[in-house]
Amino acid sequence: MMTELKEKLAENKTLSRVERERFIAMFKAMGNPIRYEMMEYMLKFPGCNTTNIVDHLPIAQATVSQHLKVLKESGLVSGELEGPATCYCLNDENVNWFKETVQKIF
Amino acid sequence: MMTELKEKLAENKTLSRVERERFIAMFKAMGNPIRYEMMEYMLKFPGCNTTNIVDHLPIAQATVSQHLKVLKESGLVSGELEGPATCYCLNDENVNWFKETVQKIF
DNA sequence: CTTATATATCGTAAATATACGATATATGTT
DNA sequence: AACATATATCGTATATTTACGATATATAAG
Repeated sequence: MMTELKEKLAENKTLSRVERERFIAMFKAMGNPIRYEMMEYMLKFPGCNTTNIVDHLPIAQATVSQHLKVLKESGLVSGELEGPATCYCLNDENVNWFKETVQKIF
Repeated sequence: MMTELKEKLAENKTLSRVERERFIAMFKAMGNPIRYEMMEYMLKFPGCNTTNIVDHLPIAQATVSQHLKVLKESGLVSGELEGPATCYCLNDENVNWFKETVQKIF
């Protein structure tokens, strides 16, 4: 019974309104060269902080922070406080959901 | 020898500058609700024309045409002349490249 | 060759995104 | 408590995107 349901869900190509919005927000978040670069950087250096990212990019700290907010809001990235700094990582669960959904939808 | 090379390429997580730009352009193209809807529509109705898409969406023909241009330029969509109309389809080759690249990169 | 149909492009207004400096907030240190 | 460090937010200028009506282009039909 449980397995059947799982299979049904796996085959279902439609997303709920909320899922769809999140899916589109993820595309939008990655559709910017700076944010794409940030994603790559976090993939390479999981747990890096804002300063690391700022040092790696040619843009101001305020702008980095703004882009991080977009990535966080899309769900692709998680930030957790570590003393006065914030450590950033890809949100594996959500990145995997994105990957699975890309395979499922198209 | 050939197999080895293929495996090496399959494992390689880096993209050329051009591939990377195309990858980002595809994210950007799909990161808009109207264009995402268009992609879904073309998936459901391959070979549909601009009029079909215009009738399906709440926006003007000129705007649809503009969005189609973005999708075409990203490579996700192909349009081919059929009389006075243009038939649109997902570009399977490029969509598959996108799907593979998503799996490879993240 | 005129007309009808389908699509693309142009010019432009309005909305949104991007980027920055200045400043606020929040944590750890002395 | 005062200070230093790390990050977020605010206000704002500029760039880009989105959307539209008007118009151009291109094909098929009469």
